[in-house]
Amino acid sequence: MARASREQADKNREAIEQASSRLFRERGLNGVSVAELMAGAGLTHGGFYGHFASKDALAAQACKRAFEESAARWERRIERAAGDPQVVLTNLIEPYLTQAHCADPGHGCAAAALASDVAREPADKPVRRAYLEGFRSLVQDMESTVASDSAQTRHKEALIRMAMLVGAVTLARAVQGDTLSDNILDAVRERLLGPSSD
Amino acid sequence: MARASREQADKNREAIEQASSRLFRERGLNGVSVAELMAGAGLTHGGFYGHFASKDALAAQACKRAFEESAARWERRIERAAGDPQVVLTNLIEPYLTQAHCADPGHGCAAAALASDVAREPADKPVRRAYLEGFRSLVQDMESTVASDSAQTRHKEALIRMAMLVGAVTLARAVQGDTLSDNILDAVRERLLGPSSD
DNA sequence: TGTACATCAGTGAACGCGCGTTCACTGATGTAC
DNA sequence: TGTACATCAGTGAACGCGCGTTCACTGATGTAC
Repeated sequence: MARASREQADKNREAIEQASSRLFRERGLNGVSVAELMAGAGLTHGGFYGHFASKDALAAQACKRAFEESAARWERRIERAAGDPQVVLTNLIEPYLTQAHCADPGHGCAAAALASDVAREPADKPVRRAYLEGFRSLVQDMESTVASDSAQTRHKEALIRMAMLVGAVTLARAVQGDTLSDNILDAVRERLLGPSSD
Repeated sequence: MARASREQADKNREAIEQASSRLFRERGLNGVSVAELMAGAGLTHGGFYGHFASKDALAAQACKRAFEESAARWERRIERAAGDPQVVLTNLIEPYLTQAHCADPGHGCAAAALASDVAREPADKPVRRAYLEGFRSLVQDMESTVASDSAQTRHKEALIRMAMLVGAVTLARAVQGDTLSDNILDAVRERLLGPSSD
């Protein structure tokens, strides 16, 4: 299997980014090797540097994609709420604060999955900028869950909600398997949405 | 420098655990090598297995220590508040939600620093149990910031506050260097403590 | 208290292994005529 | 449309390196007499 067509090469690059966006979220930026990332796209490791300048460069691209995927999902849920901030909030938070989300970081919120890894990267690594920009757009989406005329109030409240969600999922994952994990998700959901009937 | 005295060996083990508790929080469980952990205690790597069965075993011990250190600091602050839940809350949260805390994870909250790493460890690794137990005692300390007669209310509120704190610091670290980082800390502090005068 | 020697904490070389990255090579793709 | 050949996407061996762990060795410590 030698040279692939230009079209196939584009699909391969696409596949590498997609697999990486999942694998980095699952195992961390330093928890997956280049060979594994390439295998995730059905390729061998040697071709990697034909697509990306370095693993760091791919990390940035994969981080960007992970946030785009998270944001797209949120925006679909926002649209479905037809402008009612309370319904938007429910649509965003109900699926977020679940064991299903905790158990599948590879397809979950990029802000929660990558925060610690990104925090440990030096300030000049490209993945940090990707995280910052991706996080900003999630915050912007979250602002639409806040019923207030003040942009500053919406922004501050959105940051608080992001902190609660990311903190809850991060902690719930760390104690997964114990009932404390469910307690955290339940307590935060109740705080954000009020007592639930189920 | 050959054989050390029994007393010195105990001090060395102590030093390895202390250095590890700091280095693991700073760089993650997989971000520091055994050689670096030993160097952090002023030793060479070869003697490691005289003290610990494996790097995993040390990780559990270092995690336990990191939580003990965090809990001891909290308990000093709780004592200083002389039983007033609002003062306890202020004493715990003011220093927590600062850039100084974000910039020095090695001496900061174990729950925030280790959550993501622990979440990625298999369920049977000893560090997971250490995290769970350490986190439980921080939650118990946090319960003393809640003014309520109901133990369940205190527990739930404590979990919510832990999620907010851990989420805020985790996110603030990931976007450190941008004003968003300060905004997150400020917004969560204001939510927990009310508008501040400074 | 002093001597003889066994113990064992710490050293540093070495183990097999996997990492990120490079490179000579392969052969289908794409192009010039 | 068909042929000749240059291009280049992907392969897999190899690079130097650092990892967790093992082990023969060193020599001060600790003990038996």
